[in-house]
Amino acid sequence: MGVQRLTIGKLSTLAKCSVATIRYYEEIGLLPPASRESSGHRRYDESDVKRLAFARRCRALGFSIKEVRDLLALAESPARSRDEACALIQAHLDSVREKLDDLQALARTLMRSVDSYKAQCAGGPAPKCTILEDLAFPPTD
Amino acid sequence: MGVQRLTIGKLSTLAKCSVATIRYYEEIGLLPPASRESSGHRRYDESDVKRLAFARRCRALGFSIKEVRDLLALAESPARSRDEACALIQAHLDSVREKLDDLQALARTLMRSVDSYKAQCAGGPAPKCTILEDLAFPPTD
DNA sequence: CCAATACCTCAAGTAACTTGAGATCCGAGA
DNA sequence: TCTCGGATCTCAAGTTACTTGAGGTATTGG
Repeated sequence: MGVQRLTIGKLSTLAKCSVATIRYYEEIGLLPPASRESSGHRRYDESDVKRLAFARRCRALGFSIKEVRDLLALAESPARSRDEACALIQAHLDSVREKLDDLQALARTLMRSVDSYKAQCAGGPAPKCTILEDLAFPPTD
Repeated sequence: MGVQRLTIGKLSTLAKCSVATIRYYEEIGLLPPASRESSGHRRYDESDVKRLAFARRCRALGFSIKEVRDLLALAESPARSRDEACALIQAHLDSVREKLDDLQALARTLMRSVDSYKAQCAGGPAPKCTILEDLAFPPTD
């Protein structure tokens, strides 16, 4: 049931990743060297799809290549040193939470400024735009 | 009461931005050319702190330099074309919300995998680590 | 069989900075 | 006043994570 002999193009569409990026990831060792057809064309399988999809998802969420490397190693290591593994994931989780909080704060600030624009539209002239001040030093709420 | 004659070092600490980055932002026109002392040293004031703090905050949250440029222009433009301004901010807000949702999903996934590690620790041997599968193709909940 | 794709390698370009070299300037202490 | 350590200057090159392009081979549908 495993799809065998995927071309790089198929892998590309399955993992939502450009062909160039796949080759790049192989070059830097994030993906293992692909096996080749006699022609020299790369060949992939299901496990490559998973590994690559995982890497792309992490990257899209702001993890560095090095962090992805660590997470991949962790995910594929035999289950020894669980505490260490747990700690690593927990650290990533913390950094995710931080970003999340900051983004939420920005969302609030942006919504406030949109509301303020609309209020100005409705109310009349309204002289000054304070979005820069608001965003640079957001009122801590 | 405005602090005048800030050195680049002072600005750097006030806006939490490296000195090199300040000079870089001037070079690419994200900050206006600083006025200079006779010695050639740059001089700044309060408004520069605001502008830079704003830019850094946006960058930290994943906005591109071009987007920051747009936001800055928007913030500093006279209040005409409010609808357009509103739309621009709203678009940014949407992209922020998207990232936020994705990060939240990742946080959930990571927490689940941490829990699963802990359960394995407590319960006994437990053969396989499924974090890679989980993260690559998260169960949509 | 042949043209349109898909694939190959290698080199160079991009974004957003950071780091380093080598020189000048400024301020506090002797 | 002299001095010396730190702050500043410019310019060049390095870094990360890719993307784009040139020039050439392989595969495949009509």
